[in-house]
Amino acid sequence: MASRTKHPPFAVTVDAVVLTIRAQRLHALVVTRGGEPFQGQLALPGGFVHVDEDLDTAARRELVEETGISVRGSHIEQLGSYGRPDRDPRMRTVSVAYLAVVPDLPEAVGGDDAADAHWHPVTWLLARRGRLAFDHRDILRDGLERARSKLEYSAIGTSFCPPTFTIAQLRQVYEVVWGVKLDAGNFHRKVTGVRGFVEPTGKKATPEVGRPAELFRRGKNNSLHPALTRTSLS
Amino acid sequence: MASRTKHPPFAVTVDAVVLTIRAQRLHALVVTRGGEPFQGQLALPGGFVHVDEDLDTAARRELVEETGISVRGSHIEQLGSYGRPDRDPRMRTVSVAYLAVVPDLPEAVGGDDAADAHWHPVTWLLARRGRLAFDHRDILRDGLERARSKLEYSAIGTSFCPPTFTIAQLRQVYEVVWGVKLDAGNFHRKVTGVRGFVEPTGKKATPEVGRPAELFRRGKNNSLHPALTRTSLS
DNA sequence: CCAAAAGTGTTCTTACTACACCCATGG
DNA sequence: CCATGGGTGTAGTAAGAACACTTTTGG
Repeated sequence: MASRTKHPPFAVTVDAVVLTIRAQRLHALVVTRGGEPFQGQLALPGGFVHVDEDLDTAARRELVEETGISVRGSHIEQLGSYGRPDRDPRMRTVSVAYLAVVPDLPEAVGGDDAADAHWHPVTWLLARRGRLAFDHRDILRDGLERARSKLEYSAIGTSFCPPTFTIAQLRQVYEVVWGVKLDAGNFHRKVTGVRGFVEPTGKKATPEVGRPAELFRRGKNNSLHPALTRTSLS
Repeated sequence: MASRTKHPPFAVTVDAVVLTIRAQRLHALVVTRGGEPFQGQLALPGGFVHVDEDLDTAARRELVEETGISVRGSHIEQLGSYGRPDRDPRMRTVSVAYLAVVPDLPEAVGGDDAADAHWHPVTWLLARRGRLAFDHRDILRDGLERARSKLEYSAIGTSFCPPTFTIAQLRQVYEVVWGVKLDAGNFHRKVTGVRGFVEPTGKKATPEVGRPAELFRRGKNNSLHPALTRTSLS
């Protein structure tokens, strides 16, 4: 890092792509903007980083403040930074984007000063330009792609599930996020065969219909070997 | 992104992990810092982003200015952002880090105002704390890990090679970066079998000794299916 | 009994491993 | 001829795909 050049001042923000599965569809969390610019439009939850605050901390704080969602125990990771000079009409801004994955929460959305936060299907949010403020459509697209690819080789899929879950629930995560149908038998064998991916709890789910499924919790391993492949399983 | 909070001013920099292979070892590009802080210490090449400049553009510009290296045609991608509040003693700074991979250049290092830029073995640079300024050791570590994992499923390995190369050269990239020995025969079959990874040129290399190898150039595909796996090959 | 979903068995096929072996060149 | 690395053949094995089949519940 050179120190010879004078440095222009930037604003630094964090924005989060928060994904969950509701009603068999992948949803993302968005807020309605209260002020200019892009007033009234949808945007990813986020805000300015404080002076003495770490980037990760800022992402978690903004999420709680704007949407009431705490990602304690859930998955959160940095997605990338977005700094096109014209991305914010007010000033030069760089946004550090995060990806978070949470279970389907019982509508616990709407935090302290969250005017309103809503879940919307990702496909709908991405459908046309201008639906999201700033470059948030690009960020959402990248977050979706990150989640899709990380399903292959990491245990991120379990973050969509409650603390204990059935293999069928986990399979549905893969089916919804990848948009494919998977063979139930092969999927069961696969995920229970990868060491440290899921651990049996000994308990059983009590379904409306059909044989009760065994309940699992997420395992210690976050990386899957061998990976599940998006192209192969069905 | 909320606009209700006042935003503190940040400095935004770009820093680059530039990797190449020299003398059978993985090397990274570093500069010696001319000014405070960390004067005289080694650092990754980088500098402040200009007011009207895209982040990617800034990374490329700083690389040319500080080291004389142009990544035209080479691989460059964003690695992540580093913004610990105490990472720069002068002011609050966020650095957007990039990973670049270049062929072994004929010592073309040392640009306009590059006091001096040097290649050093990555293992040596990472060996102990304090060898690199700021949090550049963390960034270098992350860049190395990114390169290692991307060898598996992307064609990034060809970026270490000149425009045309033999399969043995490409194999050496994998061996050096992963720190393993690979079976020459299986590797050859594998990489020539993945569609769009490498394309034959019809020409032959003229080695000191042994049978001349066919020369290839990189193919169109940047993603490898099926992937090479770090654990399997050998 | 039937319906429905969970989970297992079985066969086919693909792709990686190990390693033997032949090929093309220089000396 | 030999040495050296380039490249292919081949047999064994691991793992995914497809799909039949059994298990366990509720009604």
